[in-house]
Amino acid sequence: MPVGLSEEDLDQLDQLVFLRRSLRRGEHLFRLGDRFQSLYAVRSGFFKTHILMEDGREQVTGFQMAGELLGLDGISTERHSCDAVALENSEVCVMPFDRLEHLGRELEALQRHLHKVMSREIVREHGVMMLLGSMRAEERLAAFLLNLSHRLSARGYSAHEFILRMTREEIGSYLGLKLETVSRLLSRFQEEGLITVQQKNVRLQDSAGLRRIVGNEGGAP
Amino acid sequence: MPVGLSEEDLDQLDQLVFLRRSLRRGEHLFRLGDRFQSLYAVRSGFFKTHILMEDGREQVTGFQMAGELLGLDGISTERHSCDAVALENSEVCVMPFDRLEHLGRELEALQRHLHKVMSREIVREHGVMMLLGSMRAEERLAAFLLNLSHRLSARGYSAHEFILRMTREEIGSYLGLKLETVSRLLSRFQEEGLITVQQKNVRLQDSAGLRRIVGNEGGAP
DNA sequence: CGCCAACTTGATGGCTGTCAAGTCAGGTGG
DNA sequence: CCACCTGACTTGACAGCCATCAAGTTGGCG
Repeated sequence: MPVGLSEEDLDQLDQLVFLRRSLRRGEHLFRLGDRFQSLYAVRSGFFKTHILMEDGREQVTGFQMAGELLGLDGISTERHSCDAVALENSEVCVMPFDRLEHLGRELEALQRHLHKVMSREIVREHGVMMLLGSMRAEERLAAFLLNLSHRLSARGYSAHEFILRMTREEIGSYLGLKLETVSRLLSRFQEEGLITVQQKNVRLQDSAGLRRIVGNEGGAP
Repeated sequence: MPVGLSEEDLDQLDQLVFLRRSLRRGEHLFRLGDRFQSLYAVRSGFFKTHILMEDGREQVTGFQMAGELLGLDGISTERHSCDAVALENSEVCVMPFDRLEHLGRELEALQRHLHKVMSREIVREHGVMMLLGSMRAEERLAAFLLNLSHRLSARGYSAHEFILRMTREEIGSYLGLKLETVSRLLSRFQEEGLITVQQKNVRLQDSAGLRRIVGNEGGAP
């Protein structure tokens, strides 16, 4: 997974990440307030992270698929500040963080990799802020579909046909929209020939059209 | 600044962060695409970071004051992914990142501190996502004012009276609102006796009232 | 087979954006 | 020192996007 490591380094890594954990659909990997001990690398499956307000409102902060990391939120206070839930049966690598830090002091490449991963998460969240703060509903959804497509194809899956592991409500929460709006927009995208959607199955028919939606809306005439 | 370091450690740190840089109001600390080399600790003054879409729309991603860090976005690709601008005459510590990493390999406390700072930024952004995705306009502004108040008082300034270093438009961009909405809400908060506002000067008259606004709006009866 | 959660679709309303006009404050130059 | 000028702000009127409320419909699972 991390690049730039020698054979010997990798041996040490293997030894580090031996522990695995399987989760059933709906199961929590960690909860708000749980003591932070490990980062988790998704090996298979699909997760969401979310936070809750006292009054019950929920904000999904991310969806994580194979190869992505969970738990970075916990480092700062040594307690997790959000919930992580498996959206399907999944498996993760459990990577005890004190051991990661310890090893990072010896392996420059590992240290650097960890820093880059954390920074990438910060940059990703900047993108979400742009999405939530400056885009209209249809732009948000188009950007979301394109992002899923991109990440799936980077993992060897089809870029044009995939399954939405999350509900309309979870998509809506992530995008700052209500589930009805998500549903309506998916229907409209289909009417316009941009996608085909049937329940959780989505097929991007015209990704260029979706990209046009994302860039072309607050803009100059 | 970092806690948990010995005297000797601090000597090494002093040696590391010797370089300072002054910026005039309006000046860029770095721009999108600039090669990443250093993190910056704000010593005095006030900054904003923001990203731009091709069509010109802007999203402010954060405001940084004394003691806060800038530049974490650049680690992942070794290029900055946003712009940082001084909102008043300011001074920063320039901390070359390769030296930070190098020293982090020797000083466990420094390494840990860096990790916590990055994690804290991730958690902060989760909060902003909640703000943008799930809160109504008046909740966002109330939360924003309370957050400023909190951070200023942590730095020894008054928690109840302060100056907004940014324009209404920048506040709006950060909160996903238009400047007119920000202006209207500030006026309304004043009518309701929650704050006093005169141009850039704000006085929180009833922080409890503001807190009530933040928590009590989508909620159950 | 039946139930229930997830989803779709329609009707309506309100929050916030948009457009517009005016006010205010601070800086600049005569 | 004052008048002007400009950017920042305020306030009003109106509109549109998306939320809300309300029925249905579908599909999966026990």
